[in-house]
Amino acid sequence: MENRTPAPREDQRVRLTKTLLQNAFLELLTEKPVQSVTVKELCQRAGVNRGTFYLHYKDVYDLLEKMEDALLRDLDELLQSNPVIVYNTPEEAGAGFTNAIFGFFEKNREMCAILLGDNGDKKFVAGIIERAKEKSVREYLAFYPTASRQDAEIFYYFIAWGFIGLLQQSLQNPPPAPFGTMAAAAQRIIMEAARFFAVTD
Amino acid sequence: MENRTPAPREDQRVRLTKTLLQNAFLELLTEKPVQSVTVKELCQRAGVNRGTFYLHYKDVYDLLEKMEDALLRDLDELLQSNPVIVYNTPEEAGAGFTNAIFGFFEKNREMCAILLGDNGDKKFVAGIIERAKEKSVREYLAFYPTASRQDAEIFYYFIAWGFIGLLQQSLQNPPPAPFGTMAAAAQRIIMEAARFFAVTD
DNA sequence: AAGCCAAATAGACAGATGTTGAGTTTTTGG
DNA sequence: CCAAAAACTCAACATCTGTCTATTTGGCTT
Repeated sequence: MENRTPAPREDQRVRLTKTLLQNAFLELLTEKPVQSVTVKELCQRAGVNRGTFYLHYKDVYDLLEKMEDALLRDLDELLQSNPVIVYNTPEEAGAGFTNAIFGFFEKNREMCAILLGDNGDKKFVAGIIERAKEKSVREYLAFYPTASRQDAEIFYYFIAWGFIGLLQQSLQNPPPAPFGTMAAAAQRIIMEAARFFAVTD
Repeated sequence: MENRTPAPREDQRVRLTKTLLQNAFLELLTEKPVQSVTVKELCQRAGVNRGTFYLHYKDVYDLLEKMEDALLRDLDELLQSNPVIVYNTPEEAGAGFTNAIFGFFEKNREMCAILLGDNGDKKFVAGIIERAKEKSVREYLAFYPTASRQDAEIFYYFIAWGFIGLLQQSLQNPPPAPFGTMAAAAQRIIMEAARFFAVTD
């Protein structure tokens, strides 16, 4: 996906070290919140020297951030290949997108459940929302040309946060309803809200 | 609100120490994320012995949690004295509630901006949402008796997160729109969505 | 006003952090 | 295939943490 000629490709040792650390980190995060994960135990579990950790990451939060960034990059691709159009008639509509997005989170469930859970990282949530913003607002304005940009943004934030909220709930144990039900509900709420938010303007 | 007879009232020194620490903490939180606030600098800034800190709090996160709890208790009172009814006709409606809630966050702006910001605490958000849940769902079901409880919950989560999202945006610098505008928008979205979410069931 | 007792201080401790420098192993490229 | 570069290990270090003890201060009670 990147430029492959000048991509020196990371040293094989580096890749191994990083994945060892990331796997150990994931394990630990399922057991305790980030703030009580210690570099020492992380390295012990990964079988990596403590000094090596600091060769790649500033601290535990830096590691977390780098893992989030990787996820967000994947999400970017998903956003580029799918129209975000959820503002549409129920039949066609953004059902495709909604499903794609729910699918993405289901595929990366382990990490996403952690990042979106109670001990999760709001910066990750904010990252998701900001990434989808421009495209969504533009599509909304195209669909409802009389709406103002400010209104479109306000509406977007409301919907985006609501969407994330449902996602988060559906990653919990136990979820209030199966994945599909939640996605469908989200889809419906968004479309109804969009229509009337724009119309009553 | 509690039993007032056996409330021994905290020692004056304790109260002083705690407010000193909390104020210093707030200062620090405007400068850096929680995870890089050190107990040492916190105590230096507060002019309190480091040992004294540990007399009252387990660590920095414990202090944060206690401050959140205080806020959530205030919020509880607000919830009890206002009907959450946002599912209603535009005129009467929960405009009162919406304004009350936006007002609450504006009054505690400093702390809330931190807790809801990017370096904020998702547990705080979850706390808010869980506290308002039962009452909201019950009111929703009363208003739309044909809806199922599951639907009501799904709808609630979507709306609650959307609401919080808007709140958070309006606490940012600069907010996308003035407080009043956001509150009104939230109000409108919720009512339209509620009506059609329930009806098309 | 005196005395009691809880709270604050000061200092010491082991353990974790983050940094550094010296030495060893592995990968890469000429 | 060998040498240079880069990654890893190991050990040492100053700093912060969280806990403890002995001591002083200051606020409640009677």
